[in-house]
Amino acid sequence: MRDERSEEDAPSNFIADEIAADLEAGRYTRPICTRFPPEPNGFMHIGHAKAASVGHGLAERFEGLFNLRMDDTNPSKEEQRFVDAMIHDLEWFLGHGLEGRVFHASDYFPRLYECAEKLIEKGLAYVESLTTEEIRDYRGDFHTPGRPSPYRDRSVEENLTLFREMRDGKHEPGTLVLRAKIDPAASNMNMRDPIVYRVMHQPHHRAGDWKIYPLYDFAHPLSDAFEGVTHSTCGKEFANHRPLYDWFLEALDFVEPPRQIEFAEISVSRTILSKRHMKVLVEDGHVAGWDDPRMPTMSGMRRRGCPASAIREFCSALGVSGASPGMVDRALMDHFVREALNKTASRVMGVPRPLKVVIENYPEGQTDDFQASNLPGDDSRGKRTVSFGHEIYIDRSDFMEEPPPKYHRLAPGREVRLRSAYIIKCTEVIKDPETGEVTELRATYDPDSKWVPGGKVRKVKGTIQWVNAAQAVPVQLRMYGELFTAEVDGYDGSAPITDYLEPDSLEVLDDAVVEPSIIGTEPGTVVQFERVGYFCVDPDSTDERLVLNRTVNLRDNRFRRIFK
RNA sequence: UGGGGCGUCGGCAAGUGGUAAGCCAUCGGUUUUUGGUACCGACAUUCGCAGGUUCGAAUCCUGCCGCCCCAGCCA
Repeated sequence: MRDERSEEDAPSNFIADEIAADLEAGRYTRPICTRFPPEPNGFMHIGHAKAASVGHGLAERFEGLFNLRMDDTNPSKEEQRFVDAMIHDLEWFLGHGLEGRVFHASDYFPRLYECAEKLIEKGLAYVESLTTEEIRDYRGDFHTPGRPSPYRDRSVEENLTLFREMRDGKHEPGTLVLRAKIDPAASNMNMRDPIVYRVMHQPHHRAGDWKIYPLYDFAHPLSDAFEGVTHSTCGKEFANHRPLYDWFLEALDFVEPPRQIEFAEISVSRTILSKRHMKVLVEDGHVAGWDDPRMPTMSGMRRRGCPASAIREFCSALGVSGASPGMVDRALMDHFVREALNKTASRVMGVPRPLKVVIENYPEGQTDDFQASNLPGDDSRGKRTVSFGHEIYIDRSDFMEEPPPKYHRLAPGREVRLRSAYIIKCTEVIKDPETGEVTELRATYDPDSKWVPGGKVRKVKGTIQWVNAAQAVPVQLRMYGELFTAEVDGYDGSAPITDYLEPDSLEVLDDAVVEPSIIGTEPGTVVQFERVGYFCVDPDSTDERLVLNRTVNLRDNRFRRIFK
């Protein structure tokens, strides 16, 4: 249902226009089919999500098919665990299963091999005996046209024999390679007789013991064609590869060949989207793992409590454009996270940095129960009981000994409302005689200020949250911040990564307390600490020690503005 | 200085000859037991720059300028 609505609301984009035109022209007699083709060499992250969102959105819009295809043609970089994680994370992101539409380029190795032989038979490919250095030299550069290889005109028979020997492991890696015979002097470097197959004596995590492996430029268009893909979307960096993509499809006589259409990839400020650099963060121990809540991976964001729907909304809000890669502000992502969580997260009172308050005129041992709504405005979420007592905790930030103007929380002699309960007035400040630090407050409560829903009660300017000291549940709060300093947008690898890491990106609060209703909350659940932010119960939590990850703070611009 | 691609508000991004949508951010205000939410309002006389065509251009033409990608047996 939700999908239907977003489909109708989906803004048009230039790729959709292209597809519509192809449909109009009757270019394809098969259904529209798009795909998301990650290489399983790391974990799925925001960049992947955008790419998947584009392909998936298009398929949905045209009532077509959407494939996940592992682009696993280089066994030296890929692992099964990445494959498994990628499938799991994509399904989580999409919010539904892939229903059997999971493919692997490696499953096509036999067909791909057949195609290579066919290319040789047509005189469109040859076995190269030059070394890597020699190939590079013959290829020329931007200003120098390449020269044809001396092995370019081998006979079909010789090429076939050599290629089969490569397949059979009779040649060492680096000695022989299969090349497409296109144009050694082409202005597009990709067309200067690109390499199609390389010798690699390395087993494949899925396909077994191959001795040769195809390269992306060859495997990709053919895999698309094998699967019936009609529109193959990819990043702009592949625009130079499109002529090659089309060349292979034509050389091998595919009818109704798929089309490659490029769009702008995005990056997000103050984070990192390159798997290579993320790997450094993980391996050098700067983060706890690929699922560290600071990581922009699906698993990291999930652990931090970002709902998949928020990431989906974020991706679709980015739109699809042909403009050059842009930098998206983290604030946009945070907006969608808040928007989603605001409607779903139960409100709970939690105190990150407790300060004890003794209510002098409230008898010790006595309690007062209040019914507090779990989600104001949504009665279906029910109510919970919070009980007031002689000693409570408030957050240190909700008290100021010398309050600046417009500060309307607690201060000596001032009043605040304890949410859902009474109004209290601060009567005394107790400090550590040596450090001068405020250690405790004394206060009185106003018995007539009891909160009753819908009732007419006295108003004070500030309302703060609190926890009854007798029932306070100790928890650990992990406050995750940005991974990178504000000065950099992403990381280009030109300097040590530590130069850009935000040193205070993780703050652990061990003394935080929460009201008892938190007990029994499932890991993954996100709650809102009123006036603070959203917190997600970490999978590492135990009943003895609840661990909560901060998902995102509440919007607090007005407060920041007033107090600089 | 070869080839390919791109330039619309601080950030995304609509618009494709008829007189600059929307979202985020920002700034005001209303409501409110969260300085939250919700709601209201402000926010590009101008579309990289300069010419030209036209009654009329961000949209067409010409010339500049700027940014990105390509010389892996990576994807």
